[in-house]
Amino acid sequence: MTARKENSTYTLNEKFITDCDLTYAANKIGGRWKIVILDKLGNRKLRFSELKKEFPYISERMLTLQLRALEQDELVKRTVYAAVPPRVEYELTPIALEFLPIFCQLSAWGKKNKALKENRS
Amino acid sequence: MTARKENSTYTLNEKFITDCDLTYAANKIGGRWKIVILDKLGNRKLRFSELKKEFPYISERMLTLQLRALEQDELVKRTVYAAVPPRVEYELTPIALEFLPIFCQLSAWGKKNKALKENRS
DNA sequence: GTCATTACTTACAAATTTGTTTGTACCATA
DNA sequence: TATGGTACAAACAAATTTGTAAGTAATGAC
Repeated sequence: MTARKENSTYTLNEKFITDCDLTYAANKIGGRWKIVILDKLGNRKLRFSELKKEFPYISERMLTLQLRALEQDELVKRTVYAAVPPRVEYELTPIALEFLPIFCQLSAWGKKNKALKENRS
Repeated sequence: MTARKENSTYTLNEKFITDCDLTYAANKIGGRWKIVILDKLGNRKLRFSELKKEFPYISERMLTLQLRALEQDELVKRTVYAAVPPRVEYELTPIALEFLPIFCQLSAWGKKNKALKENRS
């Protein structure tokens, strides 16, 4: 996400991992914010400031970085309206939409297993 | 995974994020290695050294750390056999098994979208 | 007694990710 | 003319993740 790397074990491992379809996909939604951003954007367009409001403590920098990365990966589409106060809207691309059912299942898993843990404590 | 944190924005964000079922689940399989380890373990028990062989450049330290974390989260079960050269086997727990169909879908997404990208370049 | 094997652990270092702060460009309105 | 809102960018700093190198314990083979 930042930029320069080399030919270290770190990079070799990264290559190995993104060769695999499973981890290739996992990497697209990895990191702290991407998956929640995609989820929020699930059914509607949102402006930068609207997205920011969804996450109380996210820094603008983080939000920008994540959105840029998602745009790069063609998971979100960014539309700029040349309006008086700037207005930018973000929405999911078709390939990102295909993630939504997977998110549902993940979410269901999370719900179920969080409940399990709580019942034991 | 290391240990000490505080009450920083970093931590607040983390709490916010693990409150959500979706990201709670995502965090269980986050990081570079967890998802591949779970996938490898999908249908069979594997010893430490067998797992290591699956990932050419993983360090023993990383493998241990990931396995410990997965054990902590009750996604893998660790069995030690008191044998002459130590023998330890890892296998998925029932709740981890429920991840496997999700992995399939992620993998399918990855395959499809990797192909899409390649056809354009 | 020395070596090899397995599954680690420890101390250390490098790389990456995440967050903080400050600042910018653009008009419109008071 | 000063101020305010939006969507960022840049420089810097903190936190976490990942990797390197070396060592440990038990035991049987040589």
